[in-house]
Amino acid sequence: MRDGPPAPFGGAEAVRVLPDVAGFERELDYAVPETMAGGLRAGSVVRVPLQARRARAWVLAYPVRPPEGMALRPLAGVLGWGPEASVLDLAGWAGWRWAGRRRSVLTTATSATLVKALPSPRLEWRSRPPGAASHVAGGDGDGPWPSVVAEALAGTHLLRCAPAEGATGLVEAAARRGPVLVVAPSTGRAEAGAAALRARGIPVALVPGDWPQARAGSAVVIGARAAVWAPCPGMASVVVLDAHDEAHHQEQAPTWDAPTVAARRAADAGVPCFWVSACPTLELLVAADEVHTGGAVRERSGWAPLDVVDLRLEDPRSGLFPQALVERLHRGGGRVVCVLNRKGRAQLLDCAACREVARCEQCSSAVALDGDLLVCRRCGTSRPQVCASCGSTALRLLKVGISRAREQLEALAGSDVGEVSAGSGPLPDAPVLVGTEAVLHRAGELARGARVGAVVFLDFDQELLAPRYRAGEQALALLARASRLLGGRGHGGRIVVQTRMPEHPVIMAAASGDPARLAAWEEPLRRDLRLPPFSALALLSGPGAAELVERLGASGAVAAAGLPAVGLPVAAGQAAGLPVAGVPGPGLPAGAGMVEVVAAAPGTWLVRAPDHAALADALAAAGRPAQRVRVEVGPPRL
DNA sequence: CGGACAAGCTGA
DNA sequence: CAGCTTGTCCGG
Repeated sequence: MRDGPPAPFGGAEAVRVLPDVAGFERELDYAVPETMAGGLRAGSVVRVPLQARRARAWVLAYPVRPPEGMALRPLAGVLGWGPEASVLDLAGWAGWRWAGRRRSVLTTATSATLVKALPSPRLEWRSRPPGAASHVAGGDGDGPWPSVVAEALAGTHLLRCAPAEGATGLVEAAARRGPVLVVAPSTGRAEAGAAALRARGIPVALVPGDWPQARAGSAVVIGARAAVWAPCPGMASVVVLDAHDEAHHQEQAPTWDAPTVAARRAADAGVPCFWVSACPTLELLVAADEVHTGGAVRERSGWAPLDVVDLRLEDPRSGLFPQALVERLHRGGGRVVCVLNRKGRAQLLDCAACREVARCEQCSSAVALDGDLLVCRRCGTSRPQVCASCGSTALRLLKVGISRAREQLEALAGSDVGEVSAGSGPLPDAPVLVGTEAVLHRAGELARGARVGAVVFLDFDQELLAPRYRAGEQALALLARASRLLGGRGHGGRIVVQTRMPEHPVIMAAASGDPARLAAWEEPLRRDLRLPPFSALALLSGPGAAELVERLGASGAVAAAGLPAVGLPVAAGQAAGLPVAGVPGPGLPAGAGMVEVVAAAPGTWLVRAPDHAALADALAAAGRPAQRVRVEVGPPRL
């Protein structure tokens, strides 16, 4: 990093570090022995003496002016390469934005294994002659995206692609601008993306495995959401694939999401960020600087044709298996994949040893698993995960919904029906498959088997009516996923949606291949209810949550009380009648930019601010209580 | 976090 | 009061 030999600060060089010690957030300075000065730069991973022990630490700055009159202890060693200097700043920003610890983000940004030396950079590749086998994986070509990407200025660009459209050509165009960081929604998609790019001859570092290559320099750095923190020297653009996908949200606090981090990282670097999505959420649409569409005809062709089965018109006795479904099962034309979401249904457990159903000891209703406790949904009593009748600790989840559906489908179809779980077991080789939406996550395996002719959502209302404010967007994302599995229009496959709400905007949007129809419907609702993107939310829970709520109140006068928990579908009914406090956001006139705290459930509070800056400032000003508290900024499921 | 050190408890 | 536990403080 350092070129010349100017010995700053009169020869005595110091380094500022952040020790990787839980519960310790202070920056410390150390003296640098001459033998260690060579490999030291901002981001380096070092060992430092800390009281009587040694700890791993990140170099935040080097060299720094040593504090006056303080005898610095010397570094214990230089361990290897760490994040880029720009990512250190990004981690600091993320700590503020998601009210979490910088350390946790820096861990994500650092290779899991020590990196002592780097390979050579791999930035160049031989362009294929135009037209000659350039679309190895693209199929119908790359459309308008390469030119949009090539010409884009700095800023956040939302590229509304069709669901079945590949992104390889788009990423290749981005790579021609210079090194590109690509964030995929899953490791599977990252691996597939890496393979497709390598097939075009482009050097790719697939992180976390190729972290040293990424740190050294690569035309493309690609990985799942954590890749948004990966090194990418000379980064000229950032691409987030399926930016709407919930998998881009980190579940542990700080609950950062890759699209937001990517946009910030690109802005810091002064380069464009591309959010690629077939069904952008309202939050993405509002946050983007520019929205590009690939043309209505092209976009529509990527959505598979949709057959709506209006369950209101079917024989009520046939339930989720109406005559139309029976006909579909007998029609042939490829495998049929049935999706039945069990979410929201009563969970049932039985004992693996004696087969007794786990019930509440107080009221004898069925209990559900919450963490490692059995909790009664009716009376709230909880007990350890032990069978009440035989004492065994091995309890099993009863897959009532799917198992029964499988039996019924088998009877109706007169053929083999395979059950697919989220687990890693082999995909059953049956003409009809049934499972939760996890089936759609196994698109790669499905593609390798016989052609899929139809994806049937047995109970789509379960998705549409889910008690979450993002339910509609998530339901549309499922239809987009199904469209991708089927290869869009013109591949013969169809989506079947069984519903009692055939006019729902989600269904209209997917049927017309125009996701904007859903956004247009959602926007006024969100605005009226002051839900994101028209506010910023954080969920506080854990033993220290109550104290944090008090501290939020103490950081500014309580200006209003009795604010209603308008329309927030948190643990239905529990919001009403619970204490509510309004606190003016720091730097905002009282009343205008209120930070409100609403009790959402026993022991859980919802904080709402006009925007994320006000929310983050309020949480930062409140500080941390002594006891543990979980702060979930922008909770993905609410 | 984890060690150092101090204050508090116990038993003879 | 030695020997041990429990609590608080602090790190360059």
